[in-house]
Amino acid sequence: MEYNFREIEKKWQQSWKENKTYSVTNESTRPKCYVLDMFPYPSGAGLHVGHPLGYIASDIYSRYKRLKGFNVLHPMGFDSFGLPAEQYAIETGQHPADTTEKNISTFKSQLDKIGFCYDWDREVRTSDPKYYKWTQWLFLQLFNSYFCNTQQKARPIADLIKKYETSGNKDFTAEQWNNFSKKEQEDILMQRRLAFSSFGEVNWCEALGTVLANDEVVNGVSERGGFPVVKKKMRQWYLRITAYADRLLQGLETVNFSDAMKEMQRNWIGKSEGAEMEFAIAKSDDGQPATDGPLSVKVYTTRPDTIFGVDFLVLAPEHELVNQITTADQRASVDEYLTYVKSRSDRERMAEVKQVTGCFTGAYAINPFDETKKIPVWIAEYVLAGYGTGAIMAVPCGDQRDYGFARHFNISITNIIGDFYNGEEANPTKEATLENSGFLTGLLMKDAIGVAIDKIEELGIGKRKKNYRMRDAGFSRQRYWGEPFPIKWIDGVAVPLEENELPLELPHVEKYGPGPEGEGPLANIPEWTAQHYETSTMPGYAGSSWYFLRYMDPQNDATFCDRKASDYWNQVDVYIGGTEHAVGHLLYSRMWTKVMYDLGLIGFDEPFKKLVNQGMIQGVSAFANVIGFNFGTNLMAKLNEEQQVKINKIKSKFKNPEAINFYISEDLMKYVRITHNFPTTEEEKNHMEFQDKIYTILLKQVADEISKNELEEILAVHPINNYYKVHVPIEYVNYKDELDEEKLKKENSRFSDAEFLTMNGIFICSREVEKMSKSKFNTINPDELCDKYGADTFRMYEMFLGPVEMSKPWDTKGIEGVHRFLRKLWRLFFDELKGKVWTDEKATDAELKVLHKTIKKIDSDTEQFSYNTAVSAFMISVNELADLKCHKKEVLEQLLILITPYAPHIAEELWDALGNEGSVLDAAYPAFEAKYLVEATKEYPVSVNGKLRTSINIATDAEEPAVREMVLANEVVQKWLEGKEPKKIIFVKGKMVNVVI
RNA sequence: GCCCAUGUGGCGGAAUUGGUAGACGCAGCAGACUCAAAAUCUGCCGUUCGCAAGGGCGUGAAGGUUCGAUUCCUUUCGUGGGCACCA
Repeated sequence: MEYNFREIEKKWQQSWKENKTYSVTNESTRPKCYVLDMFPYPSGAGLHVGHPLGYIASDIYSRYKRLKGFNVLHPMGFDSFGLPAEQYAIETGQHPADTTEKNISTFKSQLDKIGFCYDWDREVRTSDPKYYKWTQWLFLQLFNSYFCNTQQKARPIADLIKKYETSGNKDFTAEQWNNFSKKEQEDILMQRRLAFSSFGEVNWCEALGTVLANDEVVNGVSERGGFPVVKKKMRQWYLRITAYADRLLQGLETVNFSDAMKEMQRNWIGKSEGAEMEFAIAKSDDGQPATDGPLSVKVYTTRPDTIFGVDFLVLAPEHELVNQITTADQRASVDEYLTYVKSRSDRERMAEVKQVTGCFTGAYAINPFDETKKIPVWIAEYVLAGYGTGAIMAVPCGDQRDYGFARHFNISITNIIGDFYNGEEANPTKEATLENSGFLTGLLMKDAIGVAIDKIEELGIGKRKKNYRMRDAGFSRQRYWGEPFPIKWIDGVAVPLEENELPLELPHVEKYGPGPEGEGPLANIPEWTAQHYETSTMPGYAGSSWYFLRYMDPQNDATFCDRKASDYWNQVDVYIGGTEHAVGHLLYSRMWTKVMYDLGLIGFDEPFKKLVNQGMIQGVSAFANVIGFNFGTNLMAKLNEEQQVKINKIKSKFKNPEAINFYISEDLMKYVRITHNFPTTEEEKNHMEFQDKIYTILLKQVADEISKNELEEILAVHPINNYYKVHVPIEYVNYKDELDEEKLKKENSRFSDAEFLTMNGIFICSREVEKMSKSKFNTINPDELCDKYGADTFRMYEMFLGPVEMSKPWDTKGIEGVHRFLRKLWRLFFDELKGKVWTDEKATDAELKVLHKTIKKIDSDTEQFSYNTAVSAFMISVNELADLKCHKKEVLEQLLILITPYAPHIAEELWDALGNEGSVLDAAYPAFEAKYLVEATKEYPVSVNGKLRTSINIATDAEEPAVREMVLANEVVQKWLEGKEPKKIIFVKGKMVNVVI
């Protein structure tokens, strides 16, 4: 009877489904454990082997915890709203709901093949009205709340209204408030709501017809599609995540995330502490006041200790004061500079970081601590309008950017740090003692910071201030396929829908194009606009910010998640996913959780107790070389139009690697790349001869093309000018990097007319490890591997590749080893010819030792997510049991329980074959007993001067004097001693012996 | 530029955290079984000197601490990721 994994896996997957083996209840006396995978977006491309890595890890952990007696929640669902489905809808006209449905079912069938233990009854989809009803409801909770700065938490906006009605605030009295119009009141409240609407500069992407979040813009272009992005003022919804900046930082101390992950979040929040202070603007040089009244510039600085080193101020070009302070003399230059800045796209401003530009405004400011010092005020694009106050005080001796600016524009530099400043570059130290610094002179800089701020506050010219790099999160998309906002706009006021009006369902549309003025597609529906509904929809992270709660109580129509359920399941114990969500999703869901906690909706304020980041599985791409040509044309003036068209056609054909259908085998490339100008040796001569031959072949096709067009006289071809590589689908390349040309040409239209130049008939591809993706033609489909080797083999092999958190390249060859291991395990129970070989005999000490060694190792490795070493331990265990010819049920049965999380199908089958009732998942996890591992003696390694020379068998309870005697008596040790006395003998009990000579 | 990872055989990776470097697997080589193949089993498998016994070298590189360093410290190089005129 052989290991028929296909039958076994089908059978048990069926059985699990029918018996609802993975169904989880919210009532249990067992301790709870919540294991969650990051919400997948059901893309049309399906799974490749990189995707299930994290799912397998979480599945192993879930099954392990269940065996250990926990009530384990391990759900799966789909983040099914999103841009790609809509993009696809625009391209193909199919409704996103239909394509999403189709994608999800493909996705689910792929997952089921791998044998995951999800409770599918708890599946959620963000695009399901039953789900997004509660996303809308939670949005309204955010809308109806504000952040109370005194209590540092969210409170109902009604509390704030009551306060305004009875005591007003610093800007208005209660009476004034009560006399404000409805619109005026709402505008004021809007400034405090956690979900609020405002006009703001947003990243507008014409091509996508939508506004993008900061983290969706990469280098000035959209992350998806790479389309240009420009600033545009629009009405947008935002989440006031900045209010939670401090708590998001503090919360990091309480969660078990990797340091790298925490650091990324800290960077993103970008907290800095410093001071805001005013610099008065002086009258200008020519005696003319630059302005009519007293003006001042507010700057933000983290280094108020350097106040006496300020040599100039810089305002952002967009700063509102620029116009007022510019003197008549400088007006023209400033205007010119402003025009220049406007002409520069964000992209350019980012690309040319090193270039120093700026313009003097003509105005001077006065240093509040040294009124004799006139400080020129400049504008420069390196100061950003959106950060801090949009103005800085420049200290060239301490800040490299300021230093560069001062040098470039010949501004004199004040040194306040003595020898720490060498005159050639700025020194940003905080350890220097201040000089030339008035009341701060003699203080250590880091101590002076606090002193300076105190003084600034005392004089009333500024105040201590925290600053954050993080901005409020843009929360609307001018898109169709997302949650509609439960908001109506009436007379310019955002009016929330009542709870009983939810869900506000997404209407059906025929077209997905943008509406007028960059509005979303919903603006094209008369029935929608007639109701004055908001026309934008929520972004992808709306639904995914709280989904982990819905799994706890997925069917509930009365509330988003019953408090009893969320109190029971509480935080996610282990959250597994990639680092790509480090700052987006994780920060948003942490914020939502804190708001829900503040409002008393749930009982915890961090969603994820522990985070495990899975590494990427990379693909090994294959490439074919392509070479481009340079052309020279003569007599261009004499050419007629027809000839010019022909020439351009040929030029573009042989310059564009996509168009050249002529590929060169890797082993030929050295002849193309390396040229010996004066070949001397025989080898070099042969090389050049060979190069000539290749050139002849390469140039022939170009020459043919030229003569076909009768351009011989006109067009000259220069040899090779450019090397390109083109991806070749990896299924046509074998492990020796040889390409199956024939098959490729037959099956892939892109290569049907291709020509392959080879050395001796075999085309060799080059290889490179890169991200696994469809576009790189290097994906491996898990379905095929499951078909060929079985899900159990596939699961164990993915884990065997290396630590879960590490990225590593995929190599299909190695899977054989794991498959052999499972067959070897099978043979401990069944022989191909004899059938059943397991027995009820009593296990020997040696066999029990193997078992308990394995129990110990597997238990600790599984708990620590060290799955690669656990798989090794199983292999060692099975190897040893096979060597011992152990077929005893007493041992094997325990081993089966251990392996259940890793290879659930074979474990169930053999468990069943041994005559057990019920699922192996309900068995008791084996208990480790140390007594089986106790040894009487140990083979001690013996080193001389730290170098291993021999080993001696010594009783484990032997003490130093006895060991010393044995070691000195050893002949190998004696040989190294050469009759001398050892200086020292180091004995570490249970470890080793070292003799020092 | 700054921050965080990471570097070990032909390859993926182990090493109980300062104590026998290379477990386990892949690939490779040799052999057994077989008419043959597959499957399975046995042995070898970092490098170098040596017939062997045995020795030298070896965890990106160079130093240091230590009886002893893949592990700790300093400097440096490569790779990957994150952030970036952030005041």
